[in-house]
Amino acid sequence: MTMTDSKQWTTETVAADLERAVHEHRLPPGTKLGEDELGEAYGISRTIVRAALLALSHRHLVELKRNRGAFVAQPSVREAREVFEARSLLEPRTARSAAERMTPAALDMLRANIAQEHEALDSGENGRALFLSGQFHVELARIADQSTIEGIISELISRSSLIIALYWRRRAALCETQAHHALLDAFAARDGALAEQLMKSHLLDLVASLDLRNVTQPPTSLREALQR
Amino acid sequence: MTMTDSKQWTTETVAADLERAVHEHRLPPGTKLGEDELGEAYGISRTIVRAALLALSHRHLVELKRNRGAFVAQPSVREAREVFEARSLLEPRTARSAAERMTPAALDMLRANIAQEHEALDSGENGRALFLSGQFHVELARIADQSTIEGIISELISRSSLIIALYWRRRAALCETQAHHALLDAFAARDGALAEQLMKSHLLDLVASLDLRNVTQPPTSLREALQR
DNA sequence: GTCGGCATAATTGTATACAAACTTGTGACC
DNA sequence: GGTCACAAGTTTGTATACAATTATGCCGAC
Repeated sequence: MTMTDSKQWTTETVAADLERAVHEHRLPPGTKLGEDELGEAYGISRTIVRAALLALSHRHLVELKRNRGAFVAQPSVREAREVFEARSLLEPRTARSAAERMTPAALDMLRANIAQEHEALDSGENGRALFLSGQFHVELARIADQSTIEGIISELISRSSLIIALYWRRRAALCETQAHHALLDAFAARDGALAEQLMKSHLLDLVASLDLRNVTQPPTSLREALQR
Repeated sequence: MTMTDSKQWTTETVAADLERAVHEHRLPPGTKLGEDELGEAYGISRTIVRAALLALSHRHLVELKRNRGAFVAQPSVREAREVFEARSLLEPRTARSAAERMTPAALDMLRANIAQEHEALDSGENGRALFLSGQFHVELARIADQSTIEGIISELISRSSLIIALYWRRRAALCETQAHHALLDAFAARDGALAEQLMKSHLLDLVASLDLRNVTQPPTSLREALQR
């Protein structure tokens, strides 16, 4: 995308565009997001770019360093654990609610999502597959009819994408769709208790597939990182 | 406070100042927050004010209406229910963790908080009491050593303050400190299970003390509100 | 040859100017 | 007398200019 489109970019659309790029791992953690650079890319002034970066920083997807600029966030091991702790408090119960409120239309949406994810994986679009996998979780909150929780989960999912970029161990891409398939069955059966349990396991599996030993920790300072 | 202080206001301090004013009910829901007005009050340009308002809008404390300006948010009954639903998923388990990690120093902080709240209530500073009551909950997440959850709860607490401003039913100011006292005992005993249960009840009591019937709903439009 | 200081360049922080949109008040026409 | 159209004024939206800060490259001193 050459970005020289005649599209009218707003703070929200720019922020959404950037968030998706981060979510799909097209913008890796640590990437510098220069204001002039982005402004020129989108064909807008720094004013809008700054507002979008501010929005992303509030979602913890971008880190603003004073007088230094904006960078795609690099969640610490600590933060990674905390994000999944929060998800484990919110998502299982939300999955239960979703199961109890499941409708045929919602079920179709979820099936379509999984199908799209398979497509993406088959054509090697790993970033897109990861994004769709996240959308599955957000969709559940929407089905549960909890827009506030949906907003929170949406942020946690995006942050999880950064965490995966940094700490993913094996590329067991299957486990994702497998877990979602199992959840789908529970939803089809409107089995809330099962859905809650499956989601709980799913999140534990996710954390287990990360390498969260404090060893390769964030280079807090170059001083620390280099002097052995 | 005449605001003509020589203090150097930044985006963050202005946002924090405004958030506290909202939290303490000095700025009621629906209040217009004009940019020029605020800029003059703090002695800064609209640039900083806009950034602060943007931050508050991301926390759902301020509603930005395009070409209309910023207003202190007026959570709907729907949103009120959702906020307490989210809190009920996060806070009980967080209270349990806090109890398990409780230290003498943390216990003293909580005791001091309750004491300050009593002071405020005695001197009729209801807004300050409400703020301190909220701080108690945020402090628990800090003690649980979950800064991510702390951030989420902090926002939910501030939104709860708006909800209370709109939907509070009876003046049972006591119930708050009573519940916090009970929690304190559980913390002193390091009884995680009890703390979790008490927090669950506390939140249910809070919701019960609200008038969330859809009757006196938000005047979606004046048209609706006036033609009987 | 290396270290330190200084100057230059680049980038972000803030204020302000101007454009666009909405609100409100006035007046003419029905 | 009421309604609609238009115009003035106010407020927000966006771009840009300038200031402040940081990064970088250069040069001289040791």
